[in-house]
Amino acid sequence: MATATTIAKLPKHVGQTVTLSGWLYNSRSSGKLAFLILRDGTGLCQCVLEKTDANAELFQTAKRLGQESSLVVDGQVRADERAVGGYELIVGDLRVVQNVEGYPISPKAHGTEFLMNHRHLWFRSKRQWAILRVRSTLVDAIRRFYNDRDFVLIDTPIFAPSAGEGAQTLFEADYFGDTVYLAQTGQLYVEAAMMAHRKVYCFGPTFRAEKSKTRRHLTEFWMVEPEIAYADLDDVIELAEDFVCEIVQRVLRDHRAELELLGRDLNKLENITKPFYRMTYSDAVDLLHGDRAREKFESDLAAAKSRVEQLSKEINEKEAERTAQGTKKWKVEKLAQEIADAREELTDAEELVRNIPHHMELAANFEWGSDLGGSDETVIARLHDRPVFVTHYPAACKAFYMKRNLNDPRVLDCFDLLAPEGYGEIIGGSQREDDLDILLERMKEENLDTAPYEWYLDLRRYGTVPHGGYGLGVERTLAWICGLKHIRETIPFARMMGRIYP
RNA sequence: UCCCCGAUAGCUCAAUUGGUAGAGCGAGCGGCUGUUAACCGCUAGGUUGUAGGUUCGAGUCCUACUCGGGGAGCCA
Repeated sequence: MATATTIAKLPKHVGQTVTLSGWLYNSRSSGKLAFLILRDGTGLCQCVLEKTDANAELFQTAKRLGQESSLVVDGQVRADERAVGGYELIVGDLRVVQNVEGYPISPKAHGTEFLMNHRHLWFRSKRQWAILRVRSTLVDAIRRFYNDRDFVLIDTPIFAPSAGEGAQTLFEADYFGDTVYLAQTGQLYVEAAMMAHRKVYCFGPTFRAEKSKTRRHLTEFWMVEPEIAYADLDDVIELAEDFVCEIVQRVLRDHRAELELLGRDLNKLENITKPFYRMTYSDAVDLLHGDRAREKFESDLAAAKSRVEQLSKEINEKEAERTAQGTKKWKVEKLAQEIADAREELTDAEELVRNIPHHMELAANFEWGSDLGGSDETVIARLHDRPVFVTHYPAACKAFYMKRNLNDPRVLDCFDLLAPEGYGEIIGGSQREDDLDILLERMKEENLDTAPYEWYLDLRRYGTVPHGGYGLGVERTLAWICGLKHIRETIPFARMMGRIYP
């Protein structure tokens, strides 16, 4: 009697007869042998069917199964180096739940528009499967970090009567005739809860109507926001440092296989340990004006230029070989794919060559007082091999609730955490302004009507204490951990400017 | 809001200075006893994003629009 099991558990069943249920990922066959690659959600397994007099009909059925046909397979488990994952199933019997015709996503290359339009099917593919498994663990690691430290989970509302931060980027909704907004942060609410529970966090989706079409932006993304009472800026930064180390190490521990499948350089993640680098905003400005930044830009530019040259040469050579007389068909196809990959890389390199001089100019002419741009963050992060905390930004570039520094009133007790390798800002946080009068002054400067914030001001009236917290964007963090080029692959169904289907 | 790039078969792409729209994959059929995005042969598959314009002739040049990709600003 065959035992039902899953592909992940096959090593425990070598020599036994088991039943697997799943979907046909790919298949190959010859006159007497068929290889069915079965996908069951836990992994891939090669199922081998040999044609005999007794199973001629079954063999014929198996050969004609379309990609993603749903199947239940009985067979004997055998270790074999030639098979994906090292184990295979010698098929005894096979039941077809549905024979599929015309599955749109073939094992060959597709463009992003096509794949995003078929996102509901795309995430059956290996890479997407790996990413979403890592996401699941990342979310678990986040929850565990706070739960293990006695933080209380507070779910904050998604319908908000007023802006949490910048008012220009709110999605509006009709609420029985009133205009309300989709939350862009849970932070103000979490501050109220912090006064009741001391250490709290919220974790949920947030919405930003930013008209940004870039590889770093979603209109709906997940954010975790801890908030702690009786804490100053250093306490908050230390918490953030421990937090990032722990979630990265947890993913590294549980998902080496997935990260390797994604082509991630694991050394870079193993290097994510305490202490991270810290610099003030003013230090960052000096860095941008200095030789190190300029040299980094120059070496990046030189590298991009030589890459462009090298790729162009490579493409020409491969193109010549591809179109030459007598090149084998499979070789032609392989070359075509390599050429396509090289062209994509070439486009990126050419873009760098165009942009770097502009970025150099931005950095060299950067004026104290404005917020760091994407290219500024990139060069700062790329000059360091671990994440960098940039602290004490000028008041004008940050939110009204951040605490004014007592020694230098021009700046705030706040920080951003920049991820390495150019992944940009993954955390923004601060000590909060606990003085009612200064807070009111800040709101006046920002032209904020106090009426919708009366409840928030009450927190300063009744038992105010030094406190602080931060917000971490899950998708940007995941993109960094997985080494992904684009944030759209980090969330099951990406919501971005110009994309709402499926 | 602004700048750059793109749209050709179901998919990924070719098509020389403007001159008969092709290939691979996928699909269908046949072959092959260990394949690894298998391979080999045959078949079907097209109003070149939309609307105008230039021209003897437009996939190719021009204009507008639509959709998509990347970036700036803004941000996690």
